[in-house]
Amino acid sequence: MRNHTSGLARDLEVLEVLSFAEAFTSGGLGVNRIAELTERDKGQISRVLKTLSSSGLVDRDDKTRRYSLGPRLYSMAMRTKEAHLALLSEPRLFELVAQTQETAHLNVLRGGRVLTTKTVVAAQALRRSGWDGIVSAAGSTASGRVMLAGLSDEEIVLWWLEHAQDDPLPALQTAFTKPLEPINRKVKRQLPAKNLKAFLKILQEVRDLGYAISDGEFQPGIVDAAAPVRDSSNMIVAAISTGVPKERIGSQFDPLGQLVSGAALRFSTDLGAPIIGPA
Amino acid sequence: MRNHTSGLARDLEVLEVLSFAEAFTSGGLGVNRIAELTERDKGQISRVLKTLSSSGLVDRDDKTRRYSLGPRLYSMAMRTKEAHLALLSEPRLFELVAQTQETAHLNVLRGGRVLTTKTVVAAQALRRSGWDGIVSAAGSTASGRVMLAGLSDEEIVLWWLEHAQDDPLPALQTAFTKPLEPINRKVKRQLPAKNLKAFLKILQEVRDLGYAISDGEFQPGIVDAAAPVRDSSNMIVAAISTGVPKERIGSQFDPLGQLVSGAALRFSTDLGAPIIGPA
DNA sequence: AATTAAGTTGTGCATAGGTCAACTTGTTGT
DNA sequence: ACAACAAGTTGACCTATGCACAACTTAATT
Repeated sequence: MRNHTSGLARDLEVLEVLSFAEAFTSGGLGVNRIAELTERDKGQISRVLKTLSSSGLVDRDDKTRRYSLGPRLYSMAMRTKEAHLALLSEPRLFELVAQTQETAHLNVLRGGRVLTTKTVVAAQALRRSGWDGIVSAAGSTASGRVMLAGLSDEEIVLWWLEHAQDDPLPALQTAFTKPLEPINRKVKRQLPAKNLKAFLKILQEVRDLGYAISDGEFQPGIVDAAAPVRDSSNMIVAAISTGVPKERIGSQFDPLGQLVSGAALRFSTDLGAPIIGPA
Repeated sequence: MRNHTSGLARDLEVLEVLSFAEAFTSGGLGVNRIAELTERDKGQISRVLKTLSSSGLVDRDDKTRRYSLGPRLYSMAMRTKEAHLALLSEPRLFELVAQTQETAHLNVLRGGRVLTTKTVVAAQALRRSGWDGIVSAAGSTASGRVMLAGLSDEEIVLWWLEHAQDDPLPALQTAFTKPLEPINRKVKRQLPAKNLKAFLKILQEVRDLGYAISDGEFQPGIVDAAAPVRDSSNMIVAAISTGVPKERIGSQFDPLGQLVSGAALRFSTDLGAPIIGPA
């Protein structure tokens, strides 16, 4: 059998490139640059961009002739499950922020990665642009572990086989080089666990606790706590997490874990989860 | 010249279909249904969906074999200009909601349409799922008019020629029939204005006022007020709007207009707009 | 104004995708 | 439980589509 949709796959790389570019450049990219990054002919890229922008998925600045991600993307994204959850989570995240005075997140597990869908920053924190839309390796974050802990051991084994070897972050970033390199390297060092057995043991501990703690794993000096969010069918659909500077809580993890668990539990009941507590 | 990217364009229709489906169905669509809606071969659709889901743009439920919009879409969308603006606007929208006790929106103008990027619902209002990501015909909303009023008359003429005949909403929706039909028809009745001259006159009034009012045009019984948001180069990049039930304010539009203008002005200075006021 | 770079359009040729059908897997009803 | 049917995936032939390369057009820089 031949490929049959490699054309589409190639064209979608254009979106990938623009997605990364958005983080490191401003004003978008030109046809030539995109052609370089995707290793394709500039003529063809010109045409591809024309169709993509006529569909609104990319935005063309007629003055500078540069392209960036388009508004249609936004309007589609707001219809995804992720967006729906993010919207509903707002009040509970605000509550949590009020309690901890720290920034709180809603995360979902997608494949081998954790996607942050909603961030509520603490008032005191200098207004930073948030982590929304950022992906991280699942095994090395508290959120990832707490969501995986909700699966049965057999499912975890399947997950491990499929995703443990995933790149922590997509590779394309190297093209945008220096500004990102250090972050990338940092994440790469943090493998979920040496091996499957150790990983299962860690997840069992998480199950017993009801929340997961990550001591400086994701950002150095920051302790993350995460608890699972369940929907009406009692499936884990997301995790609420919050990060606190190490010096503020020392090794007193439990109070933080309880706060996060409480927020996650309230949000779960919002979603209609059975109130029996962790299954 | 031949087409050269009609394949891509056709494949993107799959995303369009899923985007609409998201609003009217739950659990996504199957291969056959998508093939019907796009009038393509089911085999081909099967393959297209495989590539789309391997890129994360669509999500496949392995149990039901149904497809819906995927998480990658969300993570890309959070990097768009629209998302950035939406994030920054939050505090100002909250302020406005506190003042009016009504739901407030941030909207941007994209082509002939207005896209709602951020909604903050009033606490008293029963928690509804918001309008984020919804598009509307630009000429018939207060937000659309206030953003167009920021253009020069020549630019408005160009806009009119290009977009006045746009369908108020994309056509695909007919496939999802009944639940949507009435809304669609309602919007269609509301043409921006009979002709260009009348439209220019309306926009001149908006300029003089500094804000735009829409009396029941968008939703019957709701008065919308909108004011322009400018960025550091003094360009209009968005509009803040709020809708109030007619019976609450009668025809006393001005206080509402002033509140919305105030919020928009504060947000504009957040963005670094010159403080000279409307240009 | 001249030079160079960036973007768009044209065309022959090979390949990716359309068509149609066989096959596989899942669902429903008796 | 099995048959009957529907939904989804894979296969193969053939042509329309997109690629490569180049000519051309438009914008930026000196």
